[in-house]
Amino acid sequence: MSGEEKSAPSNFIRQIVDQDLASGKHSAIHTRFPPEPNGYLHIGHAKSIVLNFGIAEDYRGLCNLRFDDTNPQKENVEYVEAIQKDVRWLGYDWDGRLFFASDYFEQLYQFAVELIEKGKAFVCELDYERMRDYRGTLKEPGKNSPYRDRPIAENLDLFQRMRAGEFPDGARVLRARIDMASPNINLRDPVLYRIRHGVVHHQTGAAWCLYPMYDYTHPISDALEGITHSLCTLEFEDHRPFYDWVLDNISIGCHPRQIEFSRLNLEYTVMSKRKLTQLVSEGHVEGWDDPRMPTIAGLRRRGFTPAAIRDFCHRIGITKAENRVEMSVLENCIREDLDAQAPRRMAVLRPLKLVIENYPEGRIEALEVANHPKDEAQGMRKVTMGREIYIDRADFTEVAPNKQWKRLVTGGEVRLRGSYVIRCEAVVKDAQGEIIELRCSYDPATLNANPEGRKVKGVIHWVCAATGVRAEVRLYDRLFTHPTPDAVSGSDFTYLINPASLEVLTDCLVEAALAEATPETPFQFEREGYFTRDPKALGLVFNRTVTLRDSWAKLEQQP
RNA sequence: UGGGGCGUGGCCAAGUGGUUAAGGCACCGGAUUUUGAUUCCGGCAUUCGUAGGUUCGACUCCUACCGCCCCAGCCA
Repeated sequence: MSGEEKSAPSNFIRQIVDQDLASGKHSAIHTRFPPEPNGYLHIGHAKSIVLNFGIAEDYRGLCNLRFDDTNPQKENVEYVEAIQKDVRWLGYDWDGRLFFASDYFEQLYQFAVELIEKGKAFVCELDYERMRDYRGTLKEPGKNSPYRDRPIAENLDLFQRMRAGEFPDGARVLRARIDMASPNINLRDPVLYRIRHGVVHHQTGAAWCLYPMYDYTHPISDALEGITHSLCTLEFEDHRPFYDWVLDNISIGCHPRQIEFSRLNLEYTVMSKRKLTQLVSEGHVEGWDDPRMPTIAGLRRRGFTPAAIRDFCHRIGITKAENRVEMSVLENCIREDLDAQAPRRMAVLRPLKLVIENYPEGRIEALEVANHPKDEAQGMRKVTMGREIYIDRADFTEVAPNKQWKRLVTGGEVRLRGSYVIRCEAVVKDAQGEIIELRCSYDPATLNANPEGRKVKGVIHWVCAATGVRAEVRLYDRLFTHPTPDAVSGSDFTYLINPASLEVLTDCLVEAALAEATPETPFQFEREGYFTRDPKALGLVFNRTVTLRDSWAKLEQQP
């Protein structure tokens, strides 16, 4: 791999952990990663995973994986399984501490009974509309529900009958009894339980028709698991008073501290689960693991490594500031990792036939070429050379466009990577005037040696016609044409999808050594970028993970 | 004057009263190079949203103002 993994930089949450350890508030740290199984994990989740599991790792603490499965209407097992797979792939292990909020349904119910007994919760019969009206607005206080002062015994009876299934969906709800005039809307008697008949929960089946709300479930789940630091994103900051209220009003001997940090936003992609789901369901992409998706599964299929993703999560930091990270940061992470480890190979994406006229007919040479320019341990491989080879169309032009051009040109010389120096003697065109073949000569004295009396600047890659293998190559570009597609409200953001986000090249020619490539093994196709074999396609198909940095492309833009 | 947050270079982000205001990405030079890659050197905020104030000294403390984000699901 790419050597030692850099340690995670500190951040304000780690500083709080340091203080809690130093003050003796805690002697051990326990975090948790709590996804809702209603979609695949994305790079934003990776930020949270690396934070939570990373802290546990560095402080020799524990991190649980817990599914926040309180809304059976949106959740399913496919996601439960995919999420576990992705967390493992990222390099983390919950050591058997896999939990579901639904594991706690009975306890949650009993705590609700306790709240009722203490006069801290009541059964409300207001319908959706009226409940909204009673809630007030951001600037005006709400009004007490007419059911708010129901006798405890009646609440107890009603709540038990809600569980027993005596009421239809929406007819009754259990609410906390806090303060309808609170300036914090989350404290205006929030709903604790709602009724949902006829849905089969992926974990509890049909055992319940009563489901707890996230705000009520989360603090209790955390406390039950002995979590010390409950890390979540900024939008839950307003909910923290309620998180604390729940734990302060039930008999539970643990009170985790909730700390909020900002979500990750990445340029040219979307991160909201709703939008990602829409991309999949409407067929804008091939699926959750489409290599253009910012999902863990997509990045994996694209050829990203867990180490690069972890590195990225470290580089972007943890703060409370809104942010929108540039793609180049992610790209730099994967390039850095792959440059160090990926064996080099040659692949011609847009083939142009080239015949070396003074090269003996029928002769095939096996040349030894280094697998890596700096890592000798990667050894050498055999690459065959013959009279007919293919080079990339972009590496030849009849007349050099400028003095900086260092590829092949009519009458000019260029080095074939790991092979000889050749000179273009003539160009063959078809009836339409399109170049279909190059006639060249080679200098036999230039194998592993520089030519005498002249210097050849350019080096291009090539593939032997006799042994090269056909392959399909998929080139990916950013999924959106706009840096902040998330800023577009509603569901019409799809018009910002980049029509050129996927380019499929079906006539590529790759060196023979690539025929047995396996998925998730990275290769650098010299002068092109990093590629890995697609795990789903039937034939020999490669996905481009990322291009090489290309300072020539920048020069070309200029006059 | 509803409540809760945030504002350090193009993008992230250190900094927690005494420093020349870290680092990464990006960008701009230049060297090396059988990948226009990598690597290597060098450059890149007299200034920390703005304006005042406290202090011998402020990005760090105080005040006011400005800007941006979140909250009125029986979603999470």
